[in-house]
Amino acid sequence: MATLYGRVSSGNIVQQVSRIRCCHGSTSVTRNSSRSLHQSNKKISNLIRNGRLREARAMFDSMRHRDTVTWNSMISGYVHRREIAQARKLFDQMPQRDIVSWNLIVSGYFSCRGSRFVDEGRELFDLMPQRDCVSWNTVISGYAKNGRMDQALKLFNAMPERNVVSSNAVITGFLLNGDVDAAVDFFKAMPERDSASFSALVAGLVRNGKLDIAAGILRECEIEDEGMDLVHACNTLMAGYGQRGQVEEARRLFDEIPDNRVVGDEDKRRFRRNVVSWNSMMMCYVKVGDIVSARELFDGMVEHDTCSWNTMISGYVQISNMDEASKLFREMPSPDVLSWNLIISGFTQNGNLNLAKDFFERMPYKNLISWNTMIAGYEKNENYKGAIGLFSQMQLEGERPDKHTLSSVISVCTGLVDLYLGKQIHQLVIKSVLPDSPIDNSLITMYSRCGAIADACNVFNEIKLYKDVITWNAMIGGYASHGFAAEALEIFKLMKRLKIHPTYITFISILSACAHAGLVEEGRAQFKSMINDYGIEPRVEHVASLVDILGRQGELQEAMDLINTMPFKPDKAVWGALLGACRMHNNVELAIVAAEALIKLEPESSAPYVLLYNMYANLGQWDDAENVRVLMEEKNIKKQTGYSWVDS
DNA sequence: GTAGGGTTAG
Repeated sequence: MATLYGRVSSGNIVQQVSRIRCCHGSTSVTRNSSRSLHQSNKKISNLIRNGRLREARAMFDSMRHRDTVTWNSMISGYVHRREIAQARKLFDQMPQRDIVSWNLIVSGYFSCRGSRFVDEGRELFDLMPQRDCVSWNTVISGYAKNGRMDQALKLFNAMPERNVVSSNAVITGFLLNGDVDAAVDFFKAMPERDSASFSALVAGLVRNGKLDIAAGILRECEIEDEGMDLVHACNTLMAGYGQRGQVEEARRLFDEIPDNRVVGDEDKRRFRRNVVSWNSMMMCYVKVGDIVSARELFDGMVEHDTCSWNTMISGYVQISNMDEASKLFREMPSPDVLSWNLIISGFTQNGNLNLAKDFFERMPYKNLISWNTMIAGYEKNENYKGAIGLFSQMQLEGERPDKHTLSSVISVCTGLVDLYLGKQIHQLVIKSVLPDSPIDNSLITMYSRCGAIADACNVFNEIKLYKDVITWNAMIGGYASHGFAAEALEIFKLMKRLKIHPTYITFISILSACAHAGLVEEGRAQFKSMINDYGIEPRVEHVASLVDILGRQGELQEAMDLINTMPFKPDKAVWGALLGACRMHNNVELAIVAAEALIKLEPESSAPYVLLYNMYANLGQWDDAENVRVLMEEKNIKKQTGYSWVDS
C-alpha cells in the first residue's frame, strides 16, 4: 500500500514526486526525545565518518524515532561508499524528503562511474521539487568529472545564481579533459576567485604537466590577489615538482613561502607555510632518496602530524633502514593504519617475515592494504604456504580481495607450479575484478609456467582491455619455453605489426625459441634486428642464446669469438651453451675451455665434469675420461641426479 | 546530513 508520500521507486514517478513535501524534522516529538534524537544522529554521522557503515546501519535500524536528518545521514554513508543501490533504497523508503535528501541522491549517482548513473542522476535532478545552489553545483561538477563538459557548461550558463564553487568545478572539468587553455582563460575571466580556485587550477595544470604555467600564474596573482591564501596551491605545485624529481625547483618554491616558524609579521603576505608544505617538501627529498635533507626538515618542523611521521618512516623504509624506521614508529604519538603498513612492508622487503608477521598480528585495525602487504611479502620471500594461509584467513575475516591481492596469489600459484589452485584463483578473478592488464599478464605467466599453454593462450586471446609489452612478452615467453618456436615468432610478428615496441625481454624469448628449434638463420637475423632495428643493447642472456644457435650449427669458432668480444663477463648459461655444442660436434679443445670456465664459476657443480667425461668416453679416449673421474673424486664432487654417466 | 581545491601508501 502506498504511504502518504508515495514510493518513488514504482509507479508514475512524476505524479509521486509532486506529492513529496519538504520538511525539516518531525515536530510531534517531545523536547526530551528530540534531544536524544539529535544525539543519535550525531552518533550515526560519527560512525559513518569513521568508515563504520555497518554499525551505523545497525543503529539506524534500531531507532524508534527518525527524522529527515537521520535518513539523510544514512544515505550519505552509502553515497560515500558508492553503494548507490542501497542509498536509493533508503531514499525511496523515507517518509519525507527535503532538499538535502535530493542533493545527496543526485550526488550519489554522479559519483558512480558510468554514463548510466550520470543519466539517472540527471533525471532525478530534473524531477527535483526545488533546487538550490548545491543542487546545481552537484550536477555541474558531476558532468565535469565524467568528461561531459558541454553539459556542464550548459547548466553553468543556465543556473539562476552562480557562485565560486560552480566556477571552480568548471575549471576542474576543463583540466580533467586536458583543455589547459580553456581553463586558464576561464580562470582569468572569473569575477571572483577564492583559494580553492587557485588550488583547482594549479592541481589541474600539474596533472597536465604544465608546471611552468602554474608557477607563472601563482607569481602573477600574488600581487593581483593580495591577501589570498595560496599555500594550498603552492603545496600542490611543490608536490608536482617532487613527482618529477625536480627537487631544486620545489625547494626554491618552499623557500619563497614565508616561514611559519618566524614570529612577528615582517612579511606583507598573509599566508605562511603549513604542515602540508613541510610534508610535501620532505616527500620530495624522500622520493629522490635524499634522506638526510628530509630528516633535517622533519627535525626543523614546529609540529608533526601523522603524515609527517609516515613520510619520514617511508623514507627510511625505502633505504631499508628499519632500525630508524621502527624507532620513529615507536616515538610517534598515534600511528595509523598506514604507519603500521609501512613498517610491515619494510620488514618484508628486508626478508624479515617473522617481525613483519609480529607487527601484523599486533595491529589494532587492519585494512585491505595491510593484508595485501603481508601476502605480497610472503610471496616475494617465496613463503608460498604462508601467503596462501593469510589469503584464506583474510577471507574468513570478511575482507574482500582486490586485484593486488589476487595478483600476489597468482604469483604464488606460479611459484608453487600449482595449476589446480591457479585455476581456482582465475575463477575468483573473473568473479571479482574488472578487466586489468597486470592480472591478465600474471595469469598468462602462471598458466605457461604450469605447463598449460592452451590456457595461457586463452587468457591472451580474451584480453579485452589492452595488451601491453608485458602481455606480449609473457605469451611469447610461454611459447618459447614450451618449444613452440613457430607460434612465438608468429605472435612476435603480429606484435611488431601493431607497433608495440619489443624489449630486451622479448628478444630473450625469441632467441631462446630459435635456439631450441634449431632456427639458425632466423636466430642470427633476430639478433641483428634487435641491435639495428630496435637499438637494444645485447645482454648476456641474448649472447647465451646466440652461442647456442651458432654452436648447434657447428660454428664453434664463431661462437667462441662472440664470447671473447662481448663487453661483459660470460655467465654459466653462455659457457653451458658452448659446452653443449662442443659435445654435439665433438670439439674437445673448446670443450675444455668451456668446462674450465664453468668449473671456475660453479666449483661444486658436477655437470661440466660429466659432460667432459662423456665426450672422452664417446671418442674412446678412456684414459682422459678416467682422469676426469679421478679429478672429480679428488675434489669430492658428487654426481647430481638428473645427469647420466651413460649417455644415450 | 548535500556542491569546488591540497600532502602520505601496497
